[in-house]
Amino acid sequence: MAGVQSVARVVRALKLIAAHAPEGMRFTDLARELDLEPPTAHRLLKALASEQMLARDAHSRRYNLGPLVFELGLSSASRFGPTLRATCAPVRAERAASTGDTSFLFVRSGDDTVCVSRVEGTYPIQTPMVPLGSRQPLGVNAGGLALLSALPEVEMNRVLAAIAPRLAKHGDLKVEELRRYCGEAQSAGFALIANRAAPGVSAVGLPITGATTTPIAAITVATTEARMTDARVKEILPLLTNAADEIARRLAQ
Amino acid sequence: MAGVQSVARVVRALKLIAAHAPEGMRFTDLARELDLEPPTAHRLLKALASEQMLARDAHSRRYNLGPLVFELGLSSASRFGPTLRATCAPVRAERAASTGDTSFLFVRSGDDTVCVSRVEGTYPIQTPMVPLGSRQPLGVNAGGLALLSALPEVEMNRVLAAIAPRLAKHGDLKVEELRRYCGEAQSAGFALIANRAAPGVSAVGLPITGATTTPIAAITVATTEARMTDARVKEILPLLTNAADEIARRLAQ
DNA sequence: ATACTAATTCCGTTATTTGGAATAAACCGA
DNA sequence: TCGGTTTATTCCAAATAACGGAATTAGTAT
Repeated sequence: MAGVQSVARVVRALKLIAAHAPEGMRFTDLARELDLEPPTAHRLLKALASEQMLARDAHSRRYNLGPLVFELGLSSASRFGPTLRATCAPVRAERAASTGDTSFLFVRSGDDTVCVSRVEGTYPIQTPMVPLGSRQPLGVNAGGLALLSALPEVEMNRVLAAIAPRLAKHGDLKVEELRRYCGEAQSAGFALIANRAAPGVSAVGLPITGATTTPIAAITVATTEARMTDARVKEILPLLTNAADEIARRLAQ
Repeated sequence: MAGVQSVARVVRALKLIAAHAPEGMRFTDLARELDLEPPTAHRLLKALASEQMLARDAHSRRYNLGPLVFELGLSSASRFGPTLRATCAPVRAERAASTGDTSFLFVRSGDDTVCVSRVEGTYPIQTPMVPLGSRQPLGVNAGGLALLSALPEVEMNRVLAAIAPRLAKHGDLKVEELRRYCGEAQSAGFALIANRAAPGVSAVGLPITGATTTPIAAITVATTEARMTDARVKEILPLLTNAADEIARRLAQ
């Protein structure tokens, strides 16, 4: 083959750095993880940084994804964002129609979740607490909990610390309580939480991951706490798994 | 220098393809525009596609940005999305406080605009027509018009055709009328439109572009139609320009 | 069917990248 | 503030990954 080496390395570097966002990565660790000699890694990273594909913090000297990645992402979002929503919609619509549950799609934005799509159930109990575009700290809704628990340990802790002051406004959730929920979500493989900000509402959430190990979105189904029995969770989970797999599949090719 | 050539070429290719999203680019045009010999361009693009940085349409054989760009974009959005909002906020808050006007920040999603931020004015006339996260076809609000008129000609026409059927629901705007507004926006350098979906509301919008030529967002200030005099437009424009420049500056470094 | 353009592969040559070693800069504990 | 240590950066001869002219194949329009 040909033309390939550099491209493969660029992509590996970007994925690796993305997986460590936003605290970033030090040069030496990057070189080691990429399995490149320091000079080689250095030239590569410098070139990427000079093209704004990476940004290097002036003080910590850590590498992070750069503004160009963000811009290119917005360009491709015109294409994939609607796909993301469209792919989930049928699964979620079916659930909404058959059970009246409401389904949400979240993406992460800093230390928050943003609701990018909502499929309303017909059932009278709705959760107007999570309107489109609304932001909540990661962890207070099932989508945020799914995202949070799928993050690397250090990043999870950083987020927990960062959102701590805001948790009081969201059902007075305590950091330690949230950390415990994260642990439960990690071992269960899905996030289940009784929304403290919206009493009486409970939701199941699943993270959606693409080629990078970083979760990119989360899909959830919410219903009243009373109806969220173990049996119902077992009903909902396959649907979420399907949707998540379908998205991963579509993104992968 | 060293390690640079491939990286520079990768970045040029990605920017070029982003600028032609979503209709994509043919191989030969890409090779020509990148000023690369066909075999060289071919290997580069094939490598990028195999890494999911590009996607090639099976039928048209055109290259577009791939799913990995979208994913990496979402990772960096955690970082830059809040920056985008935060950077605009002061300018917009000032405007809201001093005049009561409401200010919006939009990004593009397919053929729609999505409102990602809103700074409410104190003035009683608000426009609840554009809630956070809401989607409207490109062109029906000032932000969408700014984005639409900043797109390449062919893409603008494609969007106009795509959204035509939906325009009836948005104040019965006609495609030809919208096309004319686009022309006016292009020659004026900013978008000014009396929102047809929200009668009595008028807004000024400016596209925000980064390193790529593709507009990535749009910032607007809305007020009542009666108050949107030429004098007021001249007052608002510098604020928008400032905000747009500030964002471009922050993204550029 | 035919001619044309676009896309892809081949392979000897060469320019780009490589990496060991040296250097410089930051960091840290006293 | 200062040595000692880790981390980051630069140099340059050697190696090899990428290059591109030419040939080939696929696709498309006439």
